[in-house]
Amino acid sequence: MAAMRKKKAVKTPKGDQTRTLILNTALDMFLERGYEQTTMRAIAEKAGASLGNAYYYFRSKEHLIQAFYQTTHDQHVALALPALEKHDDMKSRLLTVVQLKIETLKPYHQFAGVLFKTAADPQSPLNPFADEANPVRQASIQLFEKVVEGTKSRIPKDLRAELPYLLWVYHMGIILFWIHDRSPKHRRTYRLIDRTVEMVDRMIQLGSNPFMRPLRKHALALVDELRDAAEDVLDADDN
Amino acid sequence: MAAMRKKKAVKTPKGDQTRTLILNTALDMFLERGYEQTTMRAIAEKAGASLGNAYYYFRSKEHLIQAFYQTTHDQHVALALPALEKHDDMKSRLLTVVQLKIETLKPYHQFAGVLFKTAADPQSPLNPFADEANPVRQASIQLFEKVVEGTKSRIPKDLRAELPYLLWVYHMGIILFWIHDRSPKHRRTYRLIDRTVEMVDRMIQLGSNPFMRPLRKHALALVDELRDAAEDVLDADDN
DNA sequence: GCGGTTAGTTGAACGTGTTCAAATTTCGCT
DNA sequence: AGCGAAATTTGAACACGTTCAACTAACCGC
Repeated sequence: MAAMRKKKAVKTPKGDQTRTLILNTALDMFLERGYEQTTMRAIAEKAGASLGNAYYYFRSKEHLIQAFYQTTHDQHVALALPALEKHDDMKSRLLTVVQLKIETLKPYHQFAGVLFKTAADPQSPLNPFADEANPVRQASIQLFEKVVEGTKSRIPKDLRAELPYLLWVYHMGIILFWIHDRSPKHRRTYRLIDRTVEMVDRMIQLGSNPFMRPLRKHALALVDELRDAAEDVLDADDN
Repeated sequence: MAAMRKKKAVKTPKGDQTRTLILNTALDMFLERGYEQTTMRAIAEKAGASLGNAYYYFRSKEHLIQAFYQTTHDQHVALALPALEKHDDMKSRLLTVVQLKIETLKPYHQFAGVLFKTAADPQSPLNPFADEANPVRQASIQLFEKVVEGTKSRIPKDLRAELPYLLWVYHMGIILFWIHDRSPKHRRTYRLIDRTVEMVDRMIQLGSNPFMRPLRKHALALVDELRDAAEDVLDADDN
């Protein structure tokens, strides 16, 4: 409910059709020529619409990227959910989900740099860190909730609560690496995933030890604070 | 030597003067009106040069930012070096340097977002992570070498060698937080610095323990790999 | 079906970063 | 001083993202 926000309200079947057409055309062209090389004029023309019409549905060229997030996220979920059923331990569940994410993004590697650039801009409405209400982000974190839920190992409540967010941030880090990774078949990224998933798993075990309670509390408080700070950014415009 | 690279070679006193004038004018205007609001035309006009002339000295508007890095870095060093003389333990040395960095950047908080945005773009020539040869980055890491050098505590060689780079990355993280931080007087950032410096210090102690050797080796190898991957990005254009 | 309101569509115009061929100035040398 | 080459300077032109006032089509209540 609260998840849907600024999404341009389409009020007419015809309008919906136009919107979809423009969007698909744009994504096709991004894939084919890259983001920078694809002009709004070209998108409009190929979609059989006018330039202004494209801007009626998408506030800016960047906003088209939001739709891209959504599309690839849906694909990712479609692959990940069935795959998760085969695993019940944290390590292999996390490994599965992260590997499949990269798998999903693979075709877009060439212009992924742009995505990250806009995502990292604190001012951008697309920054997934800054926008708590961003539906794609919420859905994305939900997937990691599922990863955690299906785990049998004993994890303290406080850590368990924060874990989906932490794993989501971790997977964003992997994506960042992948964007930079020029190795053949992204081997480096896969190796990194293997290693770091292992480490993450161990750290969760370690952090679940009763011994670690004070340190864990401390660290989780810090994480909370970081999260708050990131999310305050957009509020500044609401005054 | 190898540190100076693409820097536009100025071959004439007159040229040098023009270059400096344009640069200073640009930085002034960035401070006054922000980066986006300052147009190349406005810079050129105020500097008494032509538009094309500005582009003769600076390949793009973004390249003017490189000069900004340089300027603030110089200021930072000027503050940090004397201050470091008063401390000989890791914790207070690191605290000093990082606090002073934020101090130095303070006047530019309003448009710092732009800086980070361009810095985070893997394609950008300004990405400090991707460009090993970037003189500003080298100088910046050197400062953290000094932080480590002046420490009396015993740190294993392998860790000591990697530490300046790690601390530099840590301080980039702090800057990232600060950019997002809208709290009055950046209190949140200073609190974060207090806490994390403490943690970093403890982790260095922990990691220096002979017990930790295997884990440390493992982690350092990972760091090395991450670093390599980041720096390979620019090479791809050299073919 | 009609009139009015809302949704959708158009393309010209604007501002901006960037490029470039041509003009001008400075330099190094005799 | 004078000359050719190199460095610097110019501003018009281009391409692109974005805006907007005007126009047209669809919808809704009667």
